[in-house]
Amino acid sequence: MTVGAIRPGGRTARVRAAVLRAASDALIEHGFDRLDLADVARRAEVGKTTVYRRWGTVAGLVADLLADMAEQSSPRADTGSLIEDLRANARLVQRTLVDPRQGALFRAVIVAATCDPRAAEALHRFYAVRIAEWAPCVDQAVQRAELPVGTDAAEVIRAVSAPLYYRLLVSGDPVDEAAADRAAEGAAAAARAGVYTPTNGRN
Amino acid sequence: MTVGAIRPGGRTARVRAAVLRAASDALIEHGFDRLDLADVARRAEVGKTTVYRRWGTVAGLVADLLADMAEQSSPRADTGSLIEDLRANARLVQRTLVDPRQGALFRAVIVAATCDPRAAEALHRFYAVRIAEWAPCVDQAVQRAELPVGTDAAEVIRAVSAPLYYRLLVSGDPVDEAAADRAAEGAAAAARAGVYTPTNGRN
DNA sequence: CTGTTAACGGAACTGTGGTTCCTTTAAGCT
DNA sequence: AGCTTAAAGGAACCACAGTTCCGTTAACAG
Repeated sequence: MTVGAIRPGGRTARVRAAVLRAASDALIEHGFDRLDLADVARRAEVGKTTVYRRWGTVAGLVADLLADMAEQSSPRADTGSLIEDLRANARLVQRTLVDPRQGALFRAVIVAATCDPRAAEALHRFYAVRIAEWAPCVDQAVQRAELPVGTDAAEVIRAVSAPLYYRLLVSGDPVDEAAADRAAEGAAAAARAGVYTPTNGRN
Repeated sequence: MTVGAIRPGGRTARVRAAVLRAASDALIEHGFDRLDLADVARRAEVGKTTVYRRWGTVAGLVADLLADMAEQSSPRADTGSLIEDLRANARLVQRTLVDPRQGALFRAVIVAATCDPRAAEALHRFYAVRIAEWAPCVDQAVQRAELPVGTDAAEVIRAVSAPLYYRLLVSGDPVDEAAADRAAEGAAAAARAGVYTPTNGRN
């Protein structure tokens, strides 16, 4: 066999899948801090040496988990109305964040990103993908003349999510459906006012 | 002396001050995760037993640090114009978050809040205080008829900060002055459109 | 099918974050 | 000023996350 060849087949892939699965379970249960790689190995029914060798640290493991999560995409809405599309997005984010499993997982990976550059890189890529997925809603609204030409689609999508993440991570206010709807309406109102066009600034 | 009396005077207060100072230095240098209470004790020139006894865990120490931080208030702007006031707030937040020391400290305490209920409680109280400090800007704008009657002042202030924290913690986009101005303008536009009044909902 | 070796796994080892125990210092009452 | 004891400090101790070592399994080339 060629020296130095990589062997991604069968066993290796199986181990990776089992470990990532176990890692997300453990993250959900204990959170990023109290995470023990030996515990992950036990859950995955894998030698702990393997986990330490392939991922090294908790942050490295989370980075890989995020790369994996970025691959599964969630379909965006297309209702023909900006506010409806944004509301759908806001409610999707809201439901994700309050879901016991998913919410805990997102909190954990965001924490990981603040601790490790690789995890941060993976997180930013993950959100770049998600934002790009929903941006067409905004572009279509521009085409329908609901929004001014030149509106930065990504910025509008970010504006929808921001208040929900702020509540989750910073202020501790409830992340409920009313908050989601307000986030969507706020982003839509600001976009209509031309806040997200390159040529804004004076009011 | 009365049995069970607390002694907050002299030495105890001096130790607390030294430890909190050392803790923020250490948080800024290493971040929440790689924080070692023995290291904090060394910096504070205090026995590590003392730190473990009084604060117990990293999260407990951060919670106390936050309680301390909540006491020093930052004065709000009062320019006579909503957008100017909100812009001042946004730029203050922006400058705080990009400041190497303060930014690192805020990231660290937010992380601590996701790991420990006491730290979370302290963080939420901290932001409640900050938001309440700036809410009068919005109330005044309502009185000047810049905004609809019934506008939720706290919600407007939150809407200003949210995009900045989202960038810092989640998307990784730059937290620059342009982002701050857009955050302020977005919040103002949404508020004018009546998004933050109890009787919103239809568009 | 066989041989090579990348990748996995178990067990023993180690370093350090955290605890315990006991002594010393000084806050605060009379 | 003197006495009591809350609170700080030092040092030995402990547990366990993370590492090292080496033997075992199985991916893949021929």
